Amino acid sequence: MLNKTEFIDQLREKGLKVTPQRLSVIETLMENRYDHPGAALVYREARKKLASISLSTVYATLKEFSEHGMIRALEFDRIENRYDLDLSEHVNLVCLKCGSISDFDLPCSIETKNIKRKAGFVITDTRMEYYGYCRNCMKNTLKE
Amino acid sequence: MLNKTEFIDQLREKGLKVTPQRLSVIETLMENRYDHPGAALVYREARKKLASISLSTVYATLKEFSEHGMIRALEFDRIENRYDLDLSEHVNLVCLKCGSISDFDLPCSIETKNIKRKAGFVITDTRMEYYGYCRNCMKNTLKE
DNA sequence: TCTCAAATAGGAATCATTCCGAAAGATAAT
DNA sequence: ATTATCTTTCGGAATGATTCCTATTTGAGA
Repeated sequence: MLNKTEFIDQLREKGLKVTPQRLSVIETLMENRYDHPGAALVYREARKKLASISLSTVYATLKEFSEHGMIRALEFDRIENRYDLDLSEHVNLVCLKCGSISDFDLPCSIETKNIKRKAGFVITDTRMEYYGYCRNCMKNTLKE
Repeated sequence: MLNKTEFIDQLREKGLKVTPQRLSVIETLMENRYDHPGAALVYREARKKLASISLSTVYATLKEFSEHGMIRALEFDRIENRYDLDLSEHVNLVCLKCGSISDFDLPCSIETKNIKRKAGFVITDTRMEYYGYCRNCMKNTLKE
């Protein structure tokens, strides 16, 4: 997971300009790194740092970052994208009640080479999500 | 994977009415069972069987079926949903070039119980997708 | 400092999907 | 078979996250 300095270095390496807008988005992402924030939250928080930033810029920035592999976009159906700073192969546990998303490292890393050999499919990216109910929501459900 | 008769039985069991519209969608799904069709294709094909069927009905029907666990909705970002008749736990191989989706059975079924124990997360549904390039597109890319 | 490609702002456009209300139809009971 | 009831369907309008468009601004190298 990149820290702020590494983020900036990556921008320079990739020939992307370091702008106040991008810095405010980076800072917002860092501050919410475990919450998998969406574009609306990033916009709201980034405006506290740079009031003039526009929503389109936030979208463009998040898209730029994920297309350059600096963050990972978690895409859902009719629900806003969420962004994950953890680029390692892991499962995202999506709570159907409260919408929280947490990471879980799979102990058995799936042998992706088998898929190349058996199905002739060359993998460039993976996405694993388990849907259900998080610890908190399970606790609260029992109380009701 | 349900066949047509089982589909109809499931409708009756769940108290859903058996209508010509639903039958035309079921038949279309069966005929395209390995192609993971989207709503637009289902609409186009179902109209060949029942010219009067509306797009909203196709959407409602696909939603109904997936909410009742008869089919599985594969949801993407800004791209139409695709529907999978195979309800077993498997990986969907999504080709980034031609858009095809094929199924792959994971030999090592991930021990989901560990996730309950370690993270307190109760799983109700899983989603695994690997993105990349299918055999055909790899072949064609090499020729170019 | 100058230059110019890249980035930004703001608003319009996109488009798969959902929502709505009225009309039609499936099913069970009579 | 007829009726009653509740679901389903239709068609079009609405939704909403995201993208597109274009004029303007700006970062960063020369």
